[in-house]
Amino acid sequence: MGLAVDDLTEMLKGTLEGCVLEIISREETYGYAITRRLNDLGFTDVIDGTVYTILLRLERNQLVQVTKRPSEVGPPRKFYALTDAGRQNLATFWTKWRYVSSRIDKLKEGDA
Amino acid sequence: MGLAVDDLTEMLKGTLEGCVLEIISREETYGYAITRRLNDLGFTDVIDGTVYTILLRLERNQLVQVTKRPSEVGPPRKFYALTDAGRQNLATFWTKWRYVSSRIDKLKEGDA
DNA sequence: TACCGGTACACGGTATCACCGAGTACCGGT
DNA sequence: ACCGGTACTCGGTGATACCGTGTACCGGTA
Repeated sequence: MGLAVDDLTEMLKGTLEGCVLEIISREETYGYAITRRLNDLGFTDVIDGTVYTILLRLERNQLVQVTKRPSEVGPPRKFYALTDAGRQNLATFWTKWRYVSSRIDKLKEGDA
Repeated sequence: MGLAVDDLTEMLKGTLEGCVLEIISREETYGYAITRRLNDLGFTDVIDGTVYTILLRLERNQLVQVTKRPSEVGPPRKFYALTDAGRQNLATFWTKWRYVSSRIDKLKEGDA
């Protein structure tokens, strides 16, 4: 299960934001839940502060649209949904990911 | 061929150093050749200045051993070989890579 | 011999990113 | 009244790839 490799922070640079976009694309959701989702996915060390900085950046860059809604179990939540620019950005993220990961895998295989 | 997705720089953070280590592990080589190798692998925008900073960092962290040798076609070359610490570091790099890339792929697949 | 392009490395500064720490605030249960 | 869980904000840090410029070696050519 966990077994969690420690200190993935450098390797997550440039990809964590894309993961957050992907999560939002699936379903309108909010910061706290996104952090939990990432932790469940295996990124156990990703902390809420990191996710919120990403969300603020996404909002500033107009890749997401924000709707504040009250919660029954705590303070109000900010729900995020992708804008057209956000969907475009997510698409190019996956294109880049396919490109980079395939090249790295090829280097690992040795046949390159 | 290239088709090259532009501006992969953020996504390469945390992985480019590992790629350099892998290249060195295959064969004792030098900075200029490593840059060419990376370009051939598809990382067309990686420039020599970037590679040299990585090499200096590897040397400072004692992950590589350096041997200066004269060249017949230009100035002397600094040949790099992995130390034991370098081999160890490379192994954990690939472990991290397998871990991270599999989680991201799983997120993309949707079954997570 | 003077120049030029290819080879080869060094170094100061920049932007971006994930992370850290501390703070604010809402809510229910004991 | 307190405490733990929920939920978000913000200034600052460290690491990394990148950029620009500089230095220097070498062979070929006009």
